[in-house]
Amino acid sequence: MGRWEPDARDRLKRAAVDLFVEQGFAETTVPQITARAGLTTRTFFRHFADKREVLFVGEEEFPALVAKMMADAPPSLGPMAVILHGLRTIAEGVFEGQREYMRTRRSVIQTDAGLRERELWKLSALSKAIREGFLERGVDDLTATLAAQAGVTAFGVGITRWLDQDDGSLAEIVRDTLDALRTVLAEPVE
Amino acid sequence: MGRWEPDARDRLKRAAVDLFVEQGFAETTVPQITARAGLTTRTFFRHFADKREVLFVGEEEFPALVAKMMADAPPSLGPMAVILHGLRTIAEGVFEGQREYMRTRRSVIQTDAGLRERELWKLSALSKAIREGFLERGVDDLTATLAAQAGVTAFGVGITRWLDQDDGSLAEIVRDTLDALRTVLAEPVE
DNA sequence: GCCCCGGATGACATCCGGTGTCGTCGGTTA
DNA sequence: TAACCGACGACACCGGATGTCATCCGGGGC
Repeated sequence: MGRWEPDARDRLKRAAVDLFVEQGFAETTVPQITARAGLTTRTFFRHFADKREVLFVGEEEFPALVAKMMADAPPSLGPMAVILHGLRTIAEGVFEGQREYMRTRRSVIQTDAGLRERELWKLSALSKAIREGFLERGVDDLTATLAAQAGVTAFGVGITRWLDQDDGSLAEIVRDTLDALRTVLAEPVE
Repeated sequence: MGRWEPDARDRLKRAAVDLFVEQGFAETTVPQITARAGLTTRTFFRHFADKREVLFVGEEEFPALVAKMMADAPPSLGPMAVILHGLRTIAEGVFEGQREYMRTRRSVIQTDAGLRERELWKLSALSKAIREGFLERGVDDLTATLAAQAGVTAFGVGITRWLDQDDGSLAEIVRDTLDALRTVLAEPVE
């Protein structure tokens, strides 16, 4: 599709992740990445908004995916059931089979504060999408916000647990984590 | 205490916030801030780790504050009661009387993605501190993590609600928000 | 089969955030 | 009074990020 080698975006991502693993995120410069990929610095920023985004490609589709799931869910379903359904779809459709890559990715992210900030931002974007899905379904604002936050918490904590062990599917673990959250909150305050 | 004008840090903060409000965060350069404060660029970065941090001064003490609260709480208290106690202390001790400043601060933060990332990071640091407080108390890891997350969610959503209205104390609103979260999660999944 | 257009990249300049380093000077303390 | 320390200035420098224009290929229209 061009006069250059194909898959520029993918080459950039691979080169970047490799270098991050080899020598660290902060110690890797964009020129180093582009040199390995056979491209120029300017081209890197045409594909990724910034140096961090290269570790989050693919995730930009989550919000839209969740929005669709929620719009398609039967109106009779309660908030948490809707969330569980949406998150299970993402878990099974996107993360299944990616456990090893997700582990190396996490090991890189945990070495850099800026990357952890970006990860929180992505989870927040997911929460925002879920909240808006609820508003579309006529759920009141506070319930929508809190249900979305709870779901994302279960998802985030679930991913951590999933990466820390070798068995169990992400979908199951997320569901289990959500149950644990219910139990914790069910305990009387005083 | 020196041959220069006093309160360099505070002058920098004031100059920065003023400029952010006047012309926006991204459009304000560090040299502009230091020029208004009568200092040099290098000095700005001696007081703040980066340009964003100027909007988060004071919050670095929250984790330590919560840790102390949790260590001092009676061992008989349940997780959510402990959290509620700690958050109420922060709410009353730090935020009371700051509603107007917090509103302008929020209006600046919401104009910049990087600032919102940093805000999430601060909440995450608070969550981390609460979690560690629970671990010290002998709570199991999962419960500690989830209770901390739930508390921070209530705190974050509570601050939003507090800023969106004119009456009610932050402590009350946080407590109310946590109750709402319990109610949402109490609903059966199917 | 030719031509032109559009998309993707290169090349270059530039800005700004952030850091390392050293010099300077006043206040503090012995 | 002399030595020290802490806060700031001055300067150089790196790397991330962006604007702009040139370039070149492939495809579609004719």
